[in-house]
Formats: sequence, structure tokens, C-alpha cells
Amino acid sequence: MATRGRVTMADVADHVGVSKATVSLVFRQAPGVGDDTRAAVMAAADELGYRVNRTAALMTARRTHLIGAVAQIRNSFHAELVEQLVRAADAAGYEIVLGAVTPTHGENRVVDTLLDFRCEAMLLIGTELPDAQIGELATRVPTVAVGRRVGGPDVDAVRTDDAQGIAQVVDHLYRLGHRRIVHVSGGSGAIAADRRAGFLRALRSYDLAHSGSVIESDGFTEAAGMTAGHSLLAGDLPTAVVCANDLLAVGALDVLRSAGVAVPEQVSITGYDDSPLARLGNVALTTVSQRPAEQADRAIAAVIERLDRDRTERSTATLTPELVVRATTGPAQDSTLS
Amino acid sequence: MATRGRVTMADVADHVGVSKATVSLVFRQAPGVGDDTRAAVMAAADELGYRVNRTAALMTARRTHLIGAVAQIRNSFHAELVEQLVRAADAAGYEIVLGAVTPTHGENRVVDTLLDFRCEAMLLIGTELPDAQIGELATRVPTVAVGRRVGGPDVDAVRTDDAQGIAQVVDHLYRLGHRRIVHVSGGSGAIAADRRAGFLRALRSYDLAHSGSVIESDGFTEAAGMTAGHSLLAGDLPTAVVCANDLLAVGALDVLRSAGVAVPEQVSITGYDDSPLARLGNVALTTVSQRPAEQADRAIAAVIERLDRDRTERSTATLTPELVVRATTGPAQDSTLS
DNA sequence: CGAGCGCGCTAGACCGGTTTAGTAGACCGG
DNA sequence: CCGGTCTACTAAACCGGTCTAGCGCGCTCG
Repeated sequence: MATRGRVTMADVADHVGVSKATVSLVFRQAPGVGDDTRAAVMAAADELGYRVNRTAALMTARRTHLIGAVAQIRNSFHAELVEQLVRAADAAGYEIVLGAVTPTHGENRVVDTLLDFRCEAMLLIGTELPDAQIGELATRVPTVAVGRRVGGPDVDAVRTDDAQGIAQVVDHLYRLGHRRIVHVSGGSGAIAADRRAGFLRALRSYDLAHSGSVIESDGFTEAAGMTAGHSLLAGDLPTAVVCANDLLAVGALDVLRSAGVAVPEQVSITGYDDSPLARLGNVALTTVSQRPAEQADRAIAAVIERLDRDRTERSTATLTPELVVRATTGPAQDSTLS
Repeated sequence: MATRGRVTMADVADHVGVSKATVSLVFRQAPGVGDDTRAAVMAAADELGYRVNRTAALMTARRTHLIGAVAQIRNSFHAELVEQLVRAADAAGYEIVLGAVTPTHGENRVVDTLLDFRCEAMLLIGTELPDAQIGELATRVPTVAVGRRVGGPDVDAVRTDDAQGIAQVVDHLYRLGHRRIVHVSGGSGAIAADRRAGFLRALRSYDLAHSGSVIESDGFTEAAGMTAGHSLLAGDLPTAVVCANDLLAVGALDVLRSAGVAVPEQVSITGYDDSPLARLGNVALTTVSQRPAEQADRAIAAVIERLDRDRTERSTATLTPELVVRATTGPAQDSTLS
């Protein structure tokens, strides 16, 4: 049944009649072993069912080739990004160790666990940790914040330009004739702040600051979006609602439609992330793509430059997000043009 | 910057003037250390910034208290289950190591990686691996298949009764007057097979076998659901469509609605999993809950019985799934009652 | 008052690899 | 025939913990 006495390197060595060191060399494809010996070792390993013990190997090896990724797997955009990271890391000869942030397991806890696994670098996806903590982490291990602006001299950042993304949305709506535009914000985190600021700036650039407003919500969730939807209904309906992410948009969309508001005829709604959710036919949300594949490539590249090429200066990559127009936006209805 | 010379247990021991062993005892909260010594060690560790090296600890310790979980994080039902597993494992003093199955990282690869991390048990969520492979894995390490029926004497299984869940759906539809019911299957895996069989059996029990049929699809994805939707449109529309999971249902729903088919007025549609997706207001899918919290509790319990209580006989738990009626099912439209 | 016990602590082996320093033998030019 | 270099391989130290056996000491109890 269960192989209690695991097969070890010494077993293989004995079986072939060579030393542990030789077996080690063979398994790391290191040079300096004759072809026949190599073959004999492989054969014996095969026969005995030997597998290198990763844990033991990690102990002495200076390198682990492990990269930690912290993500909220419930968020489908995060899930997609993780898939891309796995792909990109794989291509570079690294492995992603995934830490799932859940209601019961906060980011700090997850980071600690990943450090315990001796990850050589850390990718923080959509993190809401304070800058100071990220900075401190970065002194221990190369750290890349994905999807968010971050301070600190040692922290790399890969993100799309949220302000620009929101500006694209506002521009799109403006061209459709919208003038009274409301932003549903995503709470108090750094990402929400960037998007809110981008929204306000875009409004000003169109001289719409007087006719726009912001609804604060308490997070990037569908529930928060529903609450925001109710606030919208309670007041004077705008012609367009710019939500800070897709989940918020879906929540708001739901409440408005249930209340008999036609979308996009009466009110246009937009999201952010282009998550798989937004792509669903029944949702078909106009949104902004954060280019997960490119972000993943950049993030892995940043890690590798530090790990394998001794880069020490900070690196930041800001990609241009991409507006994805779907079915929740349309021409403003007899807008009260100024 | 980076602390090259990591602080080790010996450093802490020297600093306090005790032995390595004592420091080890303190950090494992083991008994046999005086309160003052304990405090002194903690203080020194704190001062030096010491953290136990998990990798080293894993090497000798017979126990790792790690449980591997293999999941497709893109599937929001899986993501939810993982969250529950993390919670349940935490409560039992274990930690979940999450392996993400992605298009580029198959289940086998993920399992190998998790074994390398010396997980003491393995949870396979919605696995599509062949029974033989699962059985072989189970001889190495306690294994629980979550959400699927599985053979093999050593493999524990926690699942909901898919046949019964589908039967509940069919019953619900029957009471609404539906007679011509089509099943959209989820491919060739074990889970899809169970649901298909359950559907056919339910039809027979209502003597509807002649008026029902099955559309085969190539997986549990939205894309497959869309393909199925097109097949439906190409033929004689049934009054109800029972999909093998929520993603399929959402895909089919999308295609049908785009084609002008009213749901649920003209055709009722159901899913399976009660994933967060199904709960979205705009989707509001009638579906079947697989009780993720309970399944997680049982799965962890099964693991713990093997690990901590030496159970060796196989254990299977089959929970009763729960029909969740939402907005995609309604009375059959002037059904062609026999 | 001495044997017996439990507590607090320690020395040193050990886990399963990697790595370093070094050896034995083949080969080669002079 | 000798010194030198290269190749194939090995012994032993080492990584940073855990664990076992055991030791000294103060207490209790007959």
C-alpha cells in the first residue's frame, strides 16, 4: 500500500553502485557523468520508483525557481491573470505558487505562507495592502504589484493606466451624447482611488464636473454594486453610470433593470476589467480590458530581470488599457444638453 | 537590502544562550519549556527578525499539515469550494496548498507539483482524471475526490448525488408542465456521465423517454453551451433545457435569448452548481446547489480521519443536492401534453 | 534520608538532498 | 618515462530544522 519508506537518492546510488553525488548530478542534468552511468542511474531510479524530494532539494539549493502569486480567486479577472502568469512563468522556467486570499485568509497571512515556501519573488495581484507593507516585503524578496500604482523604491509595478481607461470610457460616453455621468467607486483602496481620480479628471476635461458625481461604495463586489444601484434609483437618474469594476457594474445593472430601467436605452452602464463575467452574452458589459496576457508577461519579465539579471532599479510598466464596447452603452436619451 | 545571511535557529539560540532544540520547542509551542525561557526566545527571535524556515522544517518532520487541492480556478464553483476548503482546513489546523489547473497546466502536472511540496493528502476537485490514476495516487497519499463518483478501494469521495439533483430539476420542470425536455451534456468525463444518466433515468420515471433527448457537448464551458444553443435553434425547440452545469446554461441562454427566444416564457433553462455566476441578478439561473460548505467540511473530515485517526477503509459521503429555483424556469407554454 | 519522579533543558544524530574538495585513471606531449 | 591536464566519480561537510536519549535538579514520599 502506502510506500512508507520513501525511496531515497542513497537507495538509487546503492542499487547502481555509485555515490549519492553522482545520482544528484544525473538528476540535475549536470555535466561530468558518463553516458553509461547516466543511463544506469536513470534505469535504477525508474525501477525503484524514485522521485527527487523537492523539499530536501530546496533546502540547500540557492535557487527554488518558485514565484508566489497572491490573488483573490473569487474574482474572475484575477483567476484569468493567474492562468496567464502560470503560462508565462512556465515558459521562463519558473513555477507559480498560488496563494488564495479569502474572507478567512487575509493577504498578510497568504504572503507569509508563500514566503515560507521560499518563493524567490512575489506577485501581488490587485493588492490592497498599504504601500509601507508592500515596501517592506520588497526588501525581503523582489515584489511586483500587478494592476495597481504603488510607491516605494524597491517595488516593481505592472499595471494598465486606470485613469486613461476611465477616460476612454468617459470619452466613449461623451461621444454618445452623455452629459450627466455618475461614477460608482470601489471603496478606499489604491485602485479605486486611481479610477475615481481618473473619472473626475476626465469630467473636467469635458467641462462636465458640475453634472457628474461619485457614489462611494464599500468594495469591488456585486453586493456593493446593488447598493449603489439603489442609491441611483433614489435620486435623479443620470444617463450614464461608470462603475469601478465589472462586479459593481453587474450589481448595479441588475438593480436598475429589475426596477424597470432600460439599459442602455435609458441609462448606459460600464464596468472595468473585461472579466469573463463581462463577456457573458447576457451581461455583454461595455468595459475596459486590462490586457491580462501582456500584464502577466511583463510581471514575469520584471521578476526575471531581478532574479537572473541583477536589475536593482525599480521598473514600472504602464500599459494602455483597451475599451471594449458591448451592449450596455448606447446613445444618450434626449439628453439635457447644455 | 536583502538579508543574504538568513537568521537561523542557531543564531537565536546563541543570542539567548540556550540550545537549538529549545528554540525549536518554543516555536512549535511544544510543552517542556519554562515560561521565562519561552519569553526570552520569543523576544530574541523578534529582535533578530527570525522566522522558521518551513522548507527545513518539512524535511525532518514526519508531518507537514499540508493538504493539496487541485482545482480549475476559472470555474467559479471551484473557486468557491476552495474558499470553503481553506476555511475548513484552517479550523482543523491544516493548510491548503492550491494547485491551479489551467489550459497549459494539466491535472497530472499539478498533482506532481503538490506531491513535491509534500502534501499529506490530496483533494481533487471535479477531477477528470481516469479512475486508475486516481487509484494510484491514493496508494501514495490519502485522496479525496470532491464532486464526483470514483472507483478504487483507497479513494474517498465526497459529492452530492448528481442523479438526484438532476431528478429534482426534472421533477420541478415536470410539475411546471414540461414534457419535451432536452439535456445538454458536459462531455465525456465521469461527472457529465452521472448527470446524463440521472437525466435519462428521471425521464423514464416520468415516462418521458420518448420526448426527451440529449445534446452532447465537448465540455463544461460557456462556449460549449453556445454551440448547444445553436443546435437547439436548428431543430424543434423543446420547452425545457437541462444543462449539465451553469456555464453551459449561461452559454445556451445567451444564444437562445439573442435569437429572440423568451426565457422562461418560451423555453425554461436550468444549470447545475449554483455557482456565483448563477446568482447574478441578470442571470438568475434556476440551478442545483452542491452545498460547497458542507462538501468542504466532509472532505477535510475525511482527510483528518485518515491522517489523525488511522482510518483505512474507504469513506464516501453523498450529500443531497438542493434545487434553487430562480428566474429561468416557468410554466410550460401551451405544452403539447400527451 | 535515600529512592523515585517529573520538569526543563541539551548534545548530537538525522532528514535527503547539494556542493566542495579531492582522487584515480586515461591521455598526451616531450 | 615523467609531469601535467582532463574526465568521471566520490567522501564528507553542509543546509536548517526535528527528534531521541539522557542528564541534573528539586520535590515528594515511604
